[in-house]
Amino acid sequence: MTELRRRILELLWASGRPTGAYELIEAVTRRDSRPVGPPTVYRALEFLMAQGLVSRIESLNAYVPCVHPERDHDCLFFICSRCRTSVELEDPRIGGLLAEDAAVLGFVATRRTVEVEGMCAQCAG
Amino acid sequence: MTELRRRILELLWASGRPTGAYELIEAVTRRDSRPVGPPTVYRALEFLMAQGLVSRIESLNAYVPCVHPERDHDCLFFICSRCRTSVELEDPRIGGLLAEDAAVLGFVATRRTVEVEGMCAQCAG
DNA sequence: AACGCAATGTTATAGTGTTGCTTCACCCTG
DNA sequence: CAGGGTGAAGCAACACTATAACATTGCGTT
Repeated sequence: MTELRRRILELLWASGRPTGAYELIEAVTRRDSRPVGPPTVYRALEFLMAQGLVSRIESLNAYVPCVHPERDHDCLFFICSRCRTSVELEDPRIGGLLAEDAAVLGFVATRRTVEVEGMCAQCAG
Repeated sequence: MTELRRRILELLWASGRPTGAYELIEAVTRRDSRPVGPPTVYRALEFLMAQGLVSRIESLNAYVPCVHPERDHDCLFFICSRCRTSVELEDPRIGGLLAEDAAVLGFVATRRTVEVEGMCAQCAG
């Protein structure tokens, strides 16, 4: 864990919502008062994802800090299209069903993406 | 359903695997011998998705024809990272669990993305 | 000091998607 | 048939997201 990687992880936590790579580039550049290029940030994100510290939300092209880095993450995201926040949940039953379906197909799974878009309780009022 | 939209749907079926928007642009341009711009294709895809005839695979930025346009699609994709094909499955139990989790959060869901990446039976041998 | 290695910097470019506006074809109505 | 309305498609430019290829830095080891 290097300075840059830690900084990016902090920025993700501070943001409080899924954050795009270019937003992070801007934020690091601003905060450290030095220009940072896309590859630098993408590499840091790749590292953080490999460690399970960060997840990518495919449907937003954005990144979020992972709530439970310790466990192998079966994460499941609920994304509010109004306030742009996301909530991460763990529901092992879903992983179970997906594994079952995969087995029927003879499919060997390596990665799962489960994202639900809608309105959070706050925004739905 | 217009000529262009039908053509794009045909191309998706003919392709047999998730296909990027720019691949479709090329394919239409080649097949019809006239240049087609990105907005034209993206609009057609948007229409086809609204009809449930096409789904977008978020983790690939690619599009596939939907297997069962009639039903409200709870689709679930198994994507082979070796041969680049995808299989669409319907498993209402997953929708059920997601609905249950959403209810706990007070979340009102509008769209679901469930994608599993790995190796298909053929490729896993 | 010289080397090796991992991380980061730099520049350019590829890939994906959107905005804003124009033009076309068709249908409807008067 | 003229005029006008509508939805689709054409077009140019641009915004956003991501990667390739190569150079540099910094640090630990020999």
